[in-house]
Amino acid sequence: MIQKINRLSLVEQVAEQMEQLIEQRQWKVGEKLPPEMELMEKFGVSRNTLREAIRALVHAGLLETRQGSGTLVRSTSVLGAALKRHVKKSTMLETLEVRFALEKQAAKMAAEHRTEEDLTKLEAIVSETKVASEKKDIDQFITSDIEFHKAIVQASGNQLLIDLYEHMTDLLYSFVHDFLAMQPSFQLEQGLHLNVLDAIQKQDQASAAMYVENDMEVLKDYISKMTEE
Amino acid sequence: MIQKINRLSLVEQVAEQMEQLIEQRQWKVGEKLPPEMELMEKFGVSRNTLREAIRALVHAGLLETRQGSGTLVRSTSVLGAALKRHVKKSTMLETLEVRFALEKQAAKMAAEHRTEEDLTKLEAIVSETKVASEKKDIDQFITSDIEFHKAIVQASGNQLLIDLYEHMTDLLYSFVHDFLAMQPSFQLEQGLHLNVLDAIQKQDQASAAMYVENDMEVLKDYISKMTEE
DNA sequence: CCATAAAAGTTGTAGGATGATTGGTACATA
DNA sequence: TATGTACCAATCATCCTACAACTTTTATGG
Repeated sequence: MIQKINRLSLVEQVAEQMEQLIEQRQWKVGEKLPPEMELMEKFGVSRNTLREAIRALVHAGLLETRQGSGTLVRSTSVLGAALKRHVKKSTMLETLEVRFALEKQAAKMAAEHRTEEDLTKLEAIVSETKVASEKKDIDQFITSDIEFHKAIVQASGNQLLIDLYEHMTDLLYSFVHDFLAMQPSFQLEQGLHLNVLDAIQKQDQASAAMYVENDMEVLKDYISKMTEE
Repeated sequence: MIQKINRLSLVEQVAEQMEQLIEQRQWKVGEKLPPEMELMEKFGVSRNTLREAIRALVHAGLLETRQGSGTLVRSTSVLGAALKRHVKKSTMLETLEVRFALEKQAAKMAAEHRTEEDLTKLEAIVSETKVASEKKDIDQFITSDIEFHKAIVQASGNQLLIDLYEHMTDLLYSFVHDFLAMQPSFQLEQGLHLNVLDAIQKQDQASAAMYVENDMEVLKDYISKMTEE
């Protein structure tokens, strides 16, 4: 078997290392990187080489440079940035449809594969949501709600699915926030949570998928009502 | 109205122009770009600036540089390249699961929204597949089969869904090719096609989704059999 | 204390020099 | 002819220095 020779350029080597530092959270989002001079010495490359690596990550959406100020971490994922640019051209509805397709599949798989750990986490989030609901703490309620959906997807065990879903959710965050804040009552949402959790506990794939689908219909109606006005 | 000054860096301006040239196919995939010297003059920037722009697109997967030879266009889509790197870390099964989640949603939406044009196209592909099957032209059969699946997704009308699906399909191309080539008989596949097409014609969303799901099960079984060996 | 100016720190852009790799050409040899 | 070698030209890779532009911090004068 002939293997292709892998001769990585210095720029690519530096970029790769920086990507890892970001992914491993050693360079945290929002944090400033050391100045170019320092990085040059640390990586042992010239300014040009270093700058080309930085520029590559800037273009990919991981970093952001500010002339005169510095370079900071903007995102931890290339896929997220690529999706973001793509999603900008799409409508909210299109994005939601894809997100729900992913969540529905995830719910089915979660019902099949969920571990005790997954269940514990889901239950914790549900009770958290309940508390927030009783306290009328809207922000906390919304945060918990989003966490619940993410937890379902995480229970699917499919990492690609998880990544895509989380990135799309992040992109839709402000929209979902507004939607939930506008809900007249929290009861509906809580009902959904209990139903889905129940189906996942019982490993009932069909029901899990169905409840998620019902949720989608509610959102779709909301959107069409909103666009009519 | 005061407008925020858009001070895009030279590098970003050059990168953006090059992306457009690629997207508009003025620079075609596989083609070599003019050498750096020439591009410097055309864009009116220094070598460093030009190289940073090129490097950004190289990292994004759109270009490829070969020392001593030149720079050539490698892909037309950022999303495709980002997915590709991500998918490398995922298993085939994970990728297929996501792809099917998208296709299932697409089938439902296609059943709802399909136009006469969509139906005509689907029918044409089905008969194309039939001819290939009778002629025992495996390559043509596989091509048609993939076209059929893509056409279903296209009939959904959701551009984000279409893009994601097509990129994932491209990534899985060799796998799908091998799978189909290994199928003992073509009848099964053709049955699926007719069933799905029928459901979409009748605008029966549930059936359309169901038939797609059946297809997924067949593939899953094949994979688990393959991984056991 | 505050406003302003100066200074220092940092990224942006330019231009030049050298090294490394590739592709092609000419030529000698068997 | 076929093959291998040496050489040359084109091209990208890397490094270096210098200066411009912008931001942040510090110093200064009232």
